[in-house]
Amino acid sequence: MARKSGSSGEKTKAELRAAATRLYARYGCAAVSVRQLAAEVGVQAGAVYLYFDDKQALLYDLLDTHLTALAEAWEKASRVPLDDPLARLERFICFHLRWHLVRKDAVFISYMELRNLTPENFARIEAKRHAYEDVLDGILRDGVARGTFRLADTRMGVFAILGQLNGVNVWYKEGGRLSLDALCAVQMDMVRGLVGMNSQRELVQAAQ
Amino acid sequence: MARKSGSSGEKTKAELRAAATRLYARYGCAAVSVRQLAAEVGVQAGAVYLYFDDKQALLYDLLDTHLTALAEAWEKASRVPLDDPLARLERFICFHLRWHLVRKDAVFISYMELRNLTPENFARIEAKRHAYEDVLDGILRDGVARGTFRLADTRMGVFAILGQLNGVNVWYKEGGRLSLDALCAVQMDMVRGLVGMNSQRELVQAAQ
DNA sequence: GTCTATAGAAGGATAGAC
DNA sequence: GTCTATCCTTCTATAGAC
Repeated sequence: MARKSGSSGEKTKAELRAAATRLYARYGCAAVSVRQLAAEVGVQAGAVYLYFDDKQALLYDLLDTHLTALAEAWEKASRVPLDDPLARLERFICFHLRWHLVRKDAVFISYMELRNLTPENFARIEAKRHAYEDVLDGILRDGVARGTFRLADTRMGVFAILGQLNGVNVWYKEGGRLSLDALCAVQMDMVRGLVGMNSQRELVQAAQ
Repeated sequence: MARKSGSSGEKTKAELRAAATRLYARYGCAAVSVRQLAAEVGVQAGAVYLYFDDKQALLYDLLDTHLTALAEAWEKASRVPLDDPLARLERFICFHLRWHLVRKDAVFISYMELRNLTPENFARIEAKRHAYEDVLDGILRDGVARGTFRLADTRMGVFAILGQLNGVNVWYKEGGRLSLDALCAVQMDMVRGLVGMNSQRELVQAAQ
């Protein structure tokens, strides 16, 4: 465990990350100046360059940190082996919703600022995203192979489900009438239908 | 019918719209300078201000034009009355996919650049978008009321379906292995399940 | 580690000639 | 309707003091 000096280097860096995430999500990377970012944290513009080589490096850092944390979190959440495809799917859906809903800004950036990455950085980020998509693809393929799911195309299923789930980030307000548990249940209901197995389900009644 | 002078005013304005749509989608509104935009069309920066008061007005024009055209196109596509909820849903899905897939740039902008609108302009655009969402909401409500669809919450259903469909814009390549007809069929299959009525369907086999 | 100061480039928008 | 020229602001990034 590294000793920390009296100075606040790491703290400032973390604050810069947090502020950048917030500001980039709100105004877009290109619209936020280094001055503005620094001011948000209470330092001067020049200080930013102590921690990040340039704006590009900062952006890449944000996205990479985000996707790395996602992979680690899923690793942890999926440690217990499950056999039933539906149970595996449900675990994924609930994990995805809960993890992404408390990181709205980072999620937004990780989709919207892709175009501002250099080609090399873009490729690295896309590889990590694909790895995550492959998790769901694996679950769907397994379910189809075992006859649990009915899907014409699992890759399209992956995009359909992720599109559905990511849409939640736009409208869901934490602390509103709809609890996280109820949200997950309703979303899972729809996904269950989407993968072709809603015939005998009990319909979850949503608040509202 | 207005006579046109020898000059190319309207043509330039249209070209500016098209170029802005392309560039904004590619780099983001904030990252594209007026000079860059003008150069794309082959005029000087100052000329842009003949057609648009400022960058904000141009952005609003793009989004407003887009959503107005969407409303008109749906108006036209839905002129023939349909009774069956599933038929109405299918018409909407196919319309939505086909209309949006050939306007990827405009669609992207109309979501991503919302944050760069003034509050007044944002409210106007959101109202138009809500009106379109309400079309689907109406179809779902009707289907649920008549017992055709099973959905815990139609509003969540709207977002789920639109999330699913909009995701297609990211990966679908026109002219690829998957025809538009096949795409619509597979997407409709999944939506049919999502709204709780996939029990007796025939599974559409996707190319690939 | 943070500051002030600044270099050098680029931005939005306007004025006036043609 | 378009151009050139320009005002003024803001930007990224760096240099050097503390």
